[in-house]
Amino acid sequence: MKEVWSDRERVTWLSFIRTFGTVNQQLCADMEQVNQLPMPWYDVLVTLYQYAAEEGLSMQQLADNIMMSTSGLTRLVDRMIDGGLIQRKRAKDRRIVYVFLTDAGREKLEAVLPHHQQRVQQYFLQHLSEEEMDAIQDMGDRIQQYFKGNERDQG
Amino acid sequence: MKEVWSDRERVTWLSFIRTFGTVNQQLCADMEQVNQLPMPWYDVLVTLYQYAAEEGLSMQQLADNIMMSTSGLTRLVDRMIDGGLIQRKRAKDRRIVYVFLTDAGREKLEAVLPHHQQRVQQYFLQHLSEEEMDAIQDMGDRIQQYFKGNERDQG
DNA sequence: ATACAATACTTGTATTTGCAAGTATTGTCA
DNA sequence: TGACAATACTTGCAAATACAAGTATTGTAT
Repeated sequence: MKEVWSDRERVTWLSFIRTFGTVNQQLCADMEQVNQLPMPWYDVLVTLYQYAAEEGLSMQQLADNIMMSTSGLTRLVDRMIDGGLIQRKRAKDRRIVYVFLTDAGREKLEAVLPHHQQRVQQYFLQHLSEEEMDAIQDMGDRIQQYFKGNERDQG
Repeated sequence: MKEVWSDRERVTWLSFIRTFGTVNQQLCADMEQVNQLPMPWYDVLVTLYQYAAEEGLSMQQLADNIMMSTSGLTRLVDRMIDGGLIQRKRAKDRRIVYVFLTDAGREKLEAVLPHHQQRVQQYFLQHLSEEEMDAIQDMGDRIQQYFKGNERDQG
């Protein structure tokens, strides 16, 4: 089989996706079982919380943040409104819909956040030195920078 | 909001999941658009290829490898058999079903692999030094080790 | 000012996936 | 040996998601 990778590259990539997959799967299971909250709901809650001071986020901004299609997000937002956690509000530009947390949504997030952070520590952060954490940030920045630079090429 | 994380921890985690998400999303899109192959199909093909010399992999082993439920895998395998890429074969223990590549499956993988590896380099590996690659492996090993040690506690 | 393009979101539809229950086979213990 | 548990997989069903098309609103160019 013709390989374009070195051994080092192959193992690095496998380690990266395997680590993410394992940690993420466990976190999703915990979020569902312990907090009765699907991970995409949590993603919406934390993302909206960051913009709580302002008017909220548009569907498009929110979709970008949580890496979901806008159509998928429409239904997710529907369900979360039914659950009383968020609300819609049309902007002056009436094409745009802003989404923001309700009090119940904020409370739910506050109830869930410490436990989730603790799990992330347990499954991931605990195993890293401070230097390694900084290194992950550096690598992430470089890669995000690369995608930022290329995004006009394909959408 | 009561936080259990330090700033360093928060940023590290965000960087990690964001990096994975961005890279993975782009790889999935490429795999689909350029190679006409859904990423889960690719996952099955590469995983089975590693065990080509042997009798194949059982549904359970394959599901563990690609991090999918066995029921989800049953349908995925159905579709891939329809596509002519893999085959089923009952083991002596007739509860077990082994899955293995057909010639067409191997050819498809060979056709797709170089391009995929090139993309992974472009989106991810290219941005890392050799030291950083080794560091990712180390971290991954430690975390996998942690989960290995705890898997008897919860399944 | 009006036509047409662009933007932001929603809806129709199909696909993928997982959970729970079901089936078939093998292991175990009296 | 026979009953019951355990294992490995499949199926019924429901939920989540994405793509393409549709709707409403705003921007733009003549």
